[in-house]
Amino acid sequence: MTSTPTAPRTRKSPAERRDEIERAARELALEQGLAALTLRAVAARAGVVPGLVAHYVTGMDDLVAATFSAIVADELAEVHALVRREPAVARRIGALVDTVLHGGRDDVTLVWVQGWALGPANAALAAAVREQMDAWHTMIVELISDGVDAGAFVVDDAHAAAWHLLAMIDGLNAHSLVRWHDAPDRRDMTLRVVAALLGAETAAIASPITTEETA
Amino acid sequence: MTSTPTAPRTRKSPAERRDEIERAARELALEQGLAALTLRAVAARAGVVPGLVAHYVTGMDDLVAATFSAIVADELAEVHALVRREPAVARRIGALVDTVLHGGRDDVTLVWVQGWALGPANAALAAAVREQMDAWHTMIVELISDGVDAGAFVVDDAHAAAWHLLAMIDGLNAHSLVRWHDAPDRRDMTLRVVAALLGAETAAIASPITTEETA
DNA sequence: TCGGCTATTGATCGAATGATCAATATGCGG
DNA sequence: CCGCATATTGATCATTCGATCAATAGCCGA
Repeated sequence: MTSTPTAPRTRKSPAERRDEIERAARELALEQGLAALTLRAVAARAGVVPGLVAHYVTGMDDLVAATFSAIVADELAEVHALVRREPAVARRIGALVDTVLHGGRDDVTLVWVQGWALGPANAALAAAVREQMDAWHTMIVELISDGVDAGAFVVDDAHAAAWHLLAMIDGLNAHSLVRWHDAPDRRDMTLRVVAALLGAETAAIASPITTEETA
Repeated sequence: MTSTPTAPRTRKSPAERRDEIERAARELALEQGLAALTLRAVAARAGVVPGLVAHYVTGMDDLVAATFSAIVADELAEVHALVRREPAVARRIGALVDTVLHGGRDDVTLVWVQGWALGPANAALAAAVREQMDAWHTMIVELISDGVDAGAFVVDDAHAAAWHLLAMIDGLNAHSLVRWHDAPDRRDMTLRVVAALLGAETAAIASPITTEETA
């Protein structure tokens, strides 16, 4: 019955400790969802006493909201960078679709879905969700505008089209969270639909590399 | 400090009482979401002591799952009936889109989103979610197949197309839960995209009645 | 009319949550 | 090397949750 060798209390700079706590919260949310962000769970993850977490945070609601923002903002930056690697402006939309379909981002998707679900009970989180949705929307509008400028897309209202595309992405992601990524030809179909949304040819928005065909 | 006039204990048939409890749960879930389905909250709503609810239920997880199923199955039946009122088979898809876009079903949408979000922590709920998604999928497959048979749609894989359409619907709904239904021309755009998905003319899948144009 | 079956109550348990605070000890500045 | 500002601890509170159970009382049948 050796008591858990109490780690000697270490004193760190507030900034550093705050960082550790925020990182612990982020990891925990990615592994188990936003609902797992408990005062005690975060503390344990950070190797610290619950009271200390409370000391560094306005309230758990705020920590949840901040963690949501951090995770989702990271995702957006990552996707943004990935998409920009495609030199042909019009095909960046296709790259976006590919990333979303094969991204293996179920952890982030769970965070999104929980953000929507917990919003009504957490005003700060709700605001964060709207903010991040706006950020995604802004990126997609940019992608679409570039395509229009390049003469590849014909879009009346890029604003509205971007919302529609984002809704499609979110819906597909939410489904892949529940259903085992079944449909083998989601890519082709999605590309065709997106092309229609943007008034473009399917071949114009994506590289012709077809998904691996399972015989 | 008059004690709340304790209502005289009334004894009802198990079936009736069970009904009341299930109805209370359903109402509560529609008003405040699945997360509000507390032993005590449901009991209060049903005008009954918490212990009684526990007596009639295997566990709260099961009640949550059952309530989810009841609400969503009702929604499906309602939408199904609504869609069937459109005599032209091909245009039933358009009717579906209209219902989803103007349905005012945010309460049910919240239940859906919470179903996805709570699934990882509630196996029974997760199973119910998959079951109801399958039910929706089945209905949409039927709609698509009818259109194909009528020669209005050209679809390789109705199965996959149905999943895609459902994902789109869910995404649009989830968004309308968070964002104030802004886009005025969502209908036209959605119809165009769905037409592309089904290999049909936009005019073929929906009655030409355009949504009210806000000058 | 009345007894008994059982629906219903009220009280209570144990676990988990967010939050607060006095006491402690750590590491930096002088 | 030492003293002090404060980061950190440990203990504790008030809530809320799901769940259990003996005791009570309503209603149906005899």
